[in-house]
Amino acid sequence: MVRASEKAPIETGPGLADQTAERIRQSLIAGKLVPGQQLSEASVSNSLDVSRNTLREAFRMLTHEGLLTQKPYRGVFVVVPSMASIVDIYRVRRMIECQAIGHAPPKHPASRFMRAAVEEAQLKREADDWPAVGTANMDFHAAVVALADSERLDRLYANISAELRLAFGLLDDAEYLHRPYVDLNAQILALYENDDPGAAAQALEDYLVLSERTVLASYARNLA
Amino acid sequence: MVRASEKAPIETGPGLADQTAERIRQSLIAGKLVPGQQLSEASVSNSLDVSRNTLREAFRMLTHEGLLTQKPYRGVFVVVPSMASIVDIYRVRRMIECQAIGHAPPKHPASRFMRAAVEEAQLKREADDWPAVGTANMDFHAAVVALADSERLDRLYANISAELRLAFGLLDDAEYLHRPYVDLNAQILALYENDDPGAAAQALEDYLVLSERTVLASYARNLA
DNA sequence: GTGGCAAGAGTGTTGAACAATCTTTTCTTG
DNA sequence: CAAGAAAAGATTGTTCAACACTCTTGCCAC
Repeated sequence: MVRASEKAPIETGPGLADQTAERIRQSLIAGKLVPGQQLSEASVSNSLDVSRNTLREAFRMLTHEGLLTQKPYRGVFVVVPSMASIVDIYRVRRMIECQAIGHAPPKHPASRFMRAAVEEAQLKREADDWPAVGTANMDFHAAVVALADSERLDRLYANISAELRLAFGLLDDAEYLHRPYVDLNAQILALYENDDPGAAAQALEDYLVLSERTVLASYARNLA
Repeated sequence: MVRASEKAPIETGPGLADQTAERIRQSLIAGKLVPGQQLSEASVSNSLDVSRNTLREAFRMLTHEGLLTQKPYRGVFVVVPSMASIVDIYRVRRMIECQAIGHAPPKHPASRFMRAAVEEAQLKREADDWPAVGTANMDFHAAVVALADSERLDRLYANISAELRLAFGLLDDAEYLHRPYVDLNAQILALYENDDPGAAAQALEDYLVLSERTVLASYARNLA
């Protein structure tokens, strides 16, 4: 399997602090850590078997990525995605993704990752594995961003998508959230491969507007 | 004086690690630390009078911002801006700034910061204080990004502009680098205030293309 | 001259200790 | 009994010293 996210690793140091950050990151997007939950330095350093200093370095990284917040002398907490942040994230996505695909040259190397992500999503859809479908969908969009050939945009998008996964974790009914977008992604890819980047950009914009509306509605409903 | 950058602080914790990071950041953009230079933990922690652990947290933050690089078991070094990174940065700037001003509603609050930055630049120009002119010019563009009303884009831009200042620090002849853009910024602001965001976006695009070419040429020349 | 080996220097990580701050409990006082 | 102040407890912030691990340097044998 080829994952588009391989093209944009967040930070790949072999150090223990980096590994620790990665483990916490995975726990976050897997939903094992609930938004709003406090992460006490003592207990986490115990359970992950690293020293407090190392753990604090990991916390610092994740805070910088927007996954944790740090209240002075109070502790670190898992970020609670707000409606404002969701709106902000989608604004950034529309700006970056649409420009990326709209200005991309034909047959860009990253399109290979787009295709791989679409096929992966279709595969997982048949297996009814909706979290995996969500992952594949996000890989697709990471590949779209990669069309811009910008290391910095790739990094930004990696952060944003991790934050968005946090929000998705709050919502149940993963099928409802991810199923419609498998085919939409396939259509967008087809438009791009047909050398019509303008139409692809427009379709992507519609996609994102729709997705934002769905997520916001689901968010408002789940808060009740 | 009103600085646009006040709207997008990078990270403002009252902790000692944050302060330390800020001090190093200032030294970096002031050119006191040369790109490529190694920052030994022992000597820096001594000269800044903080412990190694605290310093390492600061290093971690700055590494994440792209100002330092960390080679395992070798140490941390001031990033050396490459041509590739300059090209990347300008690509991101064109994408974000032009969209921000092109889609901004009239009389956006951030335009106040744009005007303040332009006036500041004109003032410093008469005083022949070219580094200050450069700062004001960057504040102008930070204000342009603020037109998009996106906290995340503001943060990204803060990082990018710090990195760009690193590159500027490598180049001499600050007047040549900054003088032409004072009036160009004023023109762009005028176009926006005249309710012609499309023309403003186009002018900004031309500006950025010109600026990129100048910086790259100066960079290539200074490398000889 | 080349290969490997030992010493040195620097980072990576740990644990304990203490200071600073917030929270909770308890005690005083009206 | 209620309200506020003082004290105790818990958690984070910071420092220090020590050691493990890795890279570099220079020496020595061959």
